[in-house]
Amino acid sequence: MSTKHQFLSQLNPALTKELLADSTTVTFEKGTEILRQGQYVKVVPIVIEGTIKVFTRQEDRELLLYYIEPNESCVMSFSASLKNQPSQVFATTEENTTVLLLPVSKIPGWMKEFPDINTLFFQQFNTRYTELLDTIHHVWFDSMDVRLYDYLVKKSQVSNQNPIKISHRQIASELGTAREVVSRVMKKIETEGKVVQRSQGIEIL
Amino acid sequence: MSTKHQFLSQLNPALTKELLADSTTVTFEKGTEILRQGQYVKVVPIVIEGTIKVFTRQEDRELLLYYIEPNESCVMSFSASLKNQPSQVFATTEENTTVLLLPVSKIPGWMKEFPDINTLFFQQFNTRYTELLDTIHHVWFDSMDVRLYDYLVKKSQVSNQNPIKISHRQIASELGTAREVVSRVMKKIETEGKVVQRSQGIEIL
DNA sequence: AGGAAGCGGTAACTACAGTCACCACCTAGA
DNA sequence: TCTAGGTGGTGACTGTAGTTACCGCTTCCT
Repeated sequence: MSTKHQFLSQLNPALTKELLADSTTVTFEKGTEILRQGQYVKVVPIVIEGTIKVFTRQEDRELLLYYIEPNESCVMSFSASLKNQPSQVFATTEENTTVLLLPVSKIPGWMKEFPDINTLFFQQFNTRYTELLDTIHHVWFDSMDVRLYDYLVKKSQVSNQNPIKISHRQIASELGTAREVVSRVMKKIETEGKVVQRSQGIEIL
Repeated sequence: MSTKHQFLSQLNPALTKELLADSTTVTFEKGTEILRQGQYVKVVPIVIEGTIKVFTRQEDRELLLYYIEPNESCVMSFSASLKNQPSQVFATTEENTTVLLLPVSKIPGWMKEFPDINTLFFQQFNTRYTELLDTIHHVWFDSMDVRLYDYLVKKSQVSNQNPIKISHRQIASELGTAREVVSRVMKKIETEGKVVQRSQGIEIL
């Protein structure tokens, strides 16, 4: 599969071979919960195809943190495992998703043998940090209409569809608000000519 | 200085020697701005003594992200420099602060020669990620009175003083709110018996 | 055909926090 | 001594978003 090599080609071929030898490739169905808050992690997933949604929860209120797209890794699971900390977040698959699972136990060895992998991991860390920071900015500085619109644009990109097929309830959950609020704000940005709601879904203009 | 070794003792002595040889130790006065949003970074600071405050800003509104305390490093500057990205955040010294500045250019070499440093860096990344996540939780799930109280407790710990000497204006700035709101909420938690405001400062009970 | 479950829309209300205007107080400097 | 600038306190108002309580519509199952 070419997408696989897109990611691994950045690495030493010897390492690539080892990675593939010691890892397992798994495909999860859309909507599968692959990581629960408080769970201990023993693998580092790398998304080959599909999308993983990472979010946090507090007393029924959820908040979408970021998506992990193909060729990206959920490095936080690695760092959490370093200190044997439980996961702080949840993760589910947005669509049918194929991931390469690297066993955490093998990683320190690879890090010593193939220093390249460190740079890759650091870059992944940086990506996650940046995205968390973006989330803070959205949550703290932006009003609901801006957040909703940006969310829809992002969602459209990630899922690669323009009339987006999604319920208000689902949107509300990911933005950490109530369905009625989404209804209200959606009408607002609709009258502003930014989106249209049709039976096929929500279309961004 | 023993605090210096507290941090470096985790490392290979040969690496320690190299680190100290190629780095510079600098002391900043309280309130010095050491990193500006949009600035490009060429050093990775490790705090030896004192505290660095990291925060973000958007159109006059600030938001405290976290503190970097002794023996911690601002690894984000490293990852930012990896991709030659500008800094996304601001950093100032909370008190007179001594830092060890590692030149970014030397780090890839050290990473190859002394793999230990990678683990250390990963742990630092994990710390930052976790703290950003905490910040999100505070901002998104908690009301002002909870945020204010938690802020004061944290501030007291970090600055190691109990009647905390700080103005409402300063608190408002770090919590990203208005002075009047701090005044109001401070009165509230004062009547709840959680804190007392005296001329010496704010005391946590 | 009937009913349950899910969907989106809406009005009325509440609560929280940001804003405005103004207050009294202290103290550092001219 | 007087004043300017900083401090904290307060009441009245506003705006945003969360809550409650409905509505009608569609879809799907029996």
